[in-house]
Amino acid sequence: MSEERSLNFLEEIIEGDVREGKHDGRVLTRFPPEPNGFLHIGHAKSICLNFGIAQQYNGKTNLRFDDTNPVTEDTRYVDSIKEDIKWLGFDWDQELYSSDYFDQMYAFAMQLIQKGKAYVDDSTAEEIAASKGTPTEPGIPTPFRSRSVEENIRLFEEMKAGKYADGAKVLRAKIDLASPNMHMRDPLMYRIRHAHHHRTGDEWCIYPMYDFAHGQSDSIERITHSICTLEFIPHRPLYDWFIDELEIFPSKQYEFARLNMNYTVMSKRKLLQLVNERFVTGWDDPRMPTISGYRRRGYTPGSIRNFCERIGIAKRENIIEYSLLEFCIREDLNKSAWRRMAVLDPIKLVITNYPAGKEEVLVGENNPEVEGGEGARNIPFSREIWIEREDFMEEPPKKFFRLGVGLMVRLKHAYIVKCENFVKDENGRVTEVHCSYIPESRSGSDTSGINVKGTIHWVSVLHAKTAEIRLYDRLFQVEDPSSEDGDFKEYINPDSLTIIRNAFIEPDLATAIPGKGYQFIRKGYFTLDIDSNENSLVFNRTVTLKDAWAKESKKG
RNA sequence: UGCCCGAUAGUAUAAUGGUAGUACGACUGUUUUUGGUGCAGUUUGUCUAGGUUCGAAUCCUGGUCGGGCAACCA
Repeated sequence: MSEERSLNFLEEIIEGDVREGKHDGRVLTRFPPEPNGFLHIGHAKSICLNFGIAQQYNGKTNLRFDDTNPVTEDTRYVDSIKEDIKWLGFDWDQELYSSDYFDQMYAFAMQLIQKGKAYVDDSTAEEIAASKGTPTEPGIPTPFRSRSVEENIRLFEEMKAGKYADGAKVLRAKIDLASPNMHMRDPLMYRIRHAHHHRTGDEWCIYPMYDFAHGQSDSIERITHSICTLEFIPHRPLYDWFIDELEIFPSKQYEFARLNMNYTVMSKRKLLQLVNERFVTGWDDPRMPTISGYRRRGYTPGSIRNFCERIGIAKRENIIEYSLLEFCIREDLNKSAWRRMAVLDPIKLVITNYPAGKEEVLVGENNPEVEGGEGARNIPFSREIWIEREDFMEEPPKKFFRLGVGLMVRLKHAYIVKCENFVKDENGRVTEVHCSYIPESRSGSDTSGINVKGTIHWVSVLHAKTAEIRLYDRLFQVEDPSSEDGDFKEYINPDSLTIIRNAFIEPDLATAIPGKGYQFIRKGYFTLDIDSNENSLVFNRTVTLKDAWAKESKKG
């Protein structure tokens, strides 16, 4: 373990705290999602950070659902969040809910009222907003700011008891209406919401706001390092204020820059729109930047953890290039995916000198990246095979190492063939390619002495199975849809999904294993989709292979 | 025009007053029964103007640029 890895700024802080014996060297972080949507790759960054950094310093991490807004939250989301975290490979110490602390928070609020540090305000939302002033002008007190402690206690009790309608009253902290930090201008602590909560049911009709719930939950759990994203920086003085006034365990908040990635959007609000307005089939659509979307698409947990490791942690705003994520999944799948052959856009190749009716069984290793190949599978071969249409050209350009009249290629795991001729239909479309094969060139026992530049994949016509193949491309046409003019949805890529109904696959793929990655040789990495059943197979393309020829041929 | 945060190759991220490095991308070459992989190499950078110092990406001051903050959301 001589590997020298430089520390990010949070690791430096925590390492410093541990070294100085702060909290007796104890490290406890938390991952605090609101259960109002599915987790996305940005959450994965936070998960890897919170769980990873705790592991590094022999600490633990709580999973805490920040469920203080009953109208947006649902147990359905709770379940998906837990599944996603487990799938990523992390275990939480305790599964907790902010709503578990509603009694305690209520008591905290009462404490502040008794100290004269909180008051019930009957103003409307608009009145409160107006009275807060602007960043350059101080706010002015509402008439309710000077209520007595006794009256505040009575009113807050009545709020809890359900005596008032939604919006009739709020509880506010009494801090500083002239603060240059807008968050300190008497922020709301509680609002009235006669709504059913997914855990507490109808027990409560007042709910704490984020600012009054989060830090208090951290403190109750004795969280040592409460890590959140940059936009909460202005909240930190308030976070500290509540803890100071309540004289409770001093959790500390630290902030890092959230993940942004090009050609996608990363806000739950926008992702929810894509789902609700049917631009995608659901939260787990393989085009979505959600963890469940990547899982369905064929990404592995390791590739996502590795990605999160590589992007680093800092406070600078960033937009990560999608190509880095692609690199991470290719790196992983190259080592683990089993090789198979599938023809997506078929054209028939007839081997004119191969006896009709003859069949051979060829052998192909599963994984050339591993010694021994992780075993092998049988591949039937016969006189007629499917090849990729793009692997034949009537008038091949220079450096085209595939088929054209007079050109030779190797059929992967099989023989070298030479193109003799081709057949066109009345529309001029090529329908068949005719080749002769070289019997002594069989893979593994090639005595022909011929070297060819190209090797192509194929599937025996007689033995081919069919499958639906879904090809995914980036969801948006522009790098940063949110920063463009107009609605971000105007920039959705109309070709983000291409469905191939009847691709030909080699017979072994009929028993493809769900969750396993396969490399369709020369075409990319694929995985079985959950839409598959006994009668029909559906594969998702996880990512293409790098394609040097595509670049070369573009040059003209 | 208030307060806060930030600024290092195309994109990220190191260098903690002492040689500006790494990864991805791009581009070359090489290997290859995948135009994949592997291997070797090339390319491009400290926002700006001052100051402190023997020495500044790093510390200080001013500016510029980017982002956040005035939800009964989190």
